[in-house]
Amino acid sequence: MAAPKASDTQKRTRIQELKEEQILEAALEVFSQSGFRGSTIDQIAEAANMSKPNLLYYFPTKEAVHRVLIDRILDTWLKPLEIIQADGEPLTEIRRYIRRKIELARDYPRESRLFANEILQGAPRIQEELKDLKKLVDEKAAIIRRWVGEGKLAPVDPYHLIFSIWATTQHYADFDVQVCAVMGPGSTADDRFAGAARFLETLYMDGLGPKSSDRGAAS
Amino acid sequence: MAAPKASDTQKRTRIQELKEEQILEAALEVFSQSGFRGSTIDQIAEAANMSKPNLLYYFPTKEAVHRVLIDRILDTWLKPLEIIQADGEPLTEIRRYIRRKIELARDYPRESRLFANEILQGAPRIQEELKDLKKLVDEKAAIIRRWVGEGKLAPVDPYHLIFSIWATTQHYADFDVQVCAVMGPGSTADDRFAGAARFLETLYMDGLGPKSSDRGAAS
DNA sequence: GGTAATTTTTTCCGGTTGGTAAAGATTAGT
DNA sequence: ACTAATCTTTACCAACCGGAAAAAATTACC
Repeated sequence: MAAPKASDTQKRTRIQELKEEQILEAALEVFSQSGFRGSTIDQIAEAANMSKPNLLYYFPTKEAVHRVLIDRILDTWLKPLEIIQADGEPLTEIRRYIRRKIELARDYPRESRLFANEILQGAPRIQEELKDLKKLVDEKAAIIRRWVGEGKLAPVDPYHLIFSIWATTQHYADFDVQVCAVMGPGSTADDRFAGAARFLETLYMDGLGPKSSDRGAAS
Repeated sequence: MAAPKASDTQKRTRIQELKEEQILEAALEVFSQSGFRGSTIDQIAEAANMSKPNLLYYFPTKEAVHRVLIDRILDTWLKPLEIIQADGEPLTEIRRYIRRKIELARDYPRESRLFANEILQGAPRIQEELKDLKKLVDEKAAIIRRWVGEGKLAPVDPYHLIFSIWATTQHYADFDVQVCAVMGPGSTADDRFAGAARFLETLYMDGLGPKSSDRGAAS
């Protein structure tokens, strides 16, 4: 056989499993720092401790490697949204979502940057996936809108609320070098993310709580 | 003369002025979409309606073009921070800053994306400029901290406050395709930015206002 | 209208890039 | 231990890339 394609019953070798993970790990490192076009197969291969043709034995093209990474990341990135449950306490649900997103930014900054790179450059390779994203967001936005209607939340647009949570949390992964440069060499990663969590909690809990005027009108 | 270098008294031709602007405009378009490494001189030259060697007659290298753009953008990007004045009303000053940043994201999205691309990929070409940024932010952070100390503002970390404003406003420029995909084809750019401004105003004004407990303790 | 300075085009080059071909080395199953 | 499948390496290529050289065309100045 010329290439390790997944046949009928998925008979993947132990070595295939190992090497493919090795490649994906290296590709994540390289892609997240240089973007798709800015990264070369050679760079990825070197980071994965193998030769370029050897890498191309496991993945047919550079784009194939990228696609697998994007698919995985989108999954990880969308899942936290499902935290938000209609039958929960609104502020508690939102607080949990923010915390989870901060954790993701802290623990998977490369994934965040890879995704950001893709979106920033027009998302040419993930048009289809964005539709799934819209579906999920629409769903959660409806829940938030209902909360607002019930006076359990300040009257805010649910889409912009979600965008602002994405933006503020991912900022610490995507713009890490800027954050570090501004906060100076004294700050550790733990400092930054703990500080961010504390700040965002204050901002959102106080900014989103139902206002006295609404409370009177809604009940 | 082999190249149009700025000599003693800056005798720049009318044509030089014109063509250089033409190149910079084209380069902004290309760089902002593909990043530095992902963009080619040919792409920029074509977008500027000239040949590659012709472009290289005005700028010695690809990096030289990029540097001019970065320098210009950093200037535009930093200036709004100076809006924040110590002798103003805290919430008013912050509201004005947010508005200005939203305007910038709306009117100069390419500049925002070019800058984001640079930071995202580790800011290899603007280490020096980040120091100026830190100095300016430190200055404004001190003002905000004083406001907090005087009980005029909820007790928040000034750095994270500034980061969150950057993140939320620039998000609409940098992640435009994602925002559009989620909000659907029905939303116009004006819708999105006006909606964002309204949301952020609510969030920050309610989230940052001095709390009753603080007001009592500070006076 | 002639001449010098400026601008543009054509041609080219060494290095890099994504990817192929095929031979060689290793492993797995018997 | 033999064989077939899998894995790795070496060598290679065509396209692309940033940039140089120099001729050709245009413009500005007197």
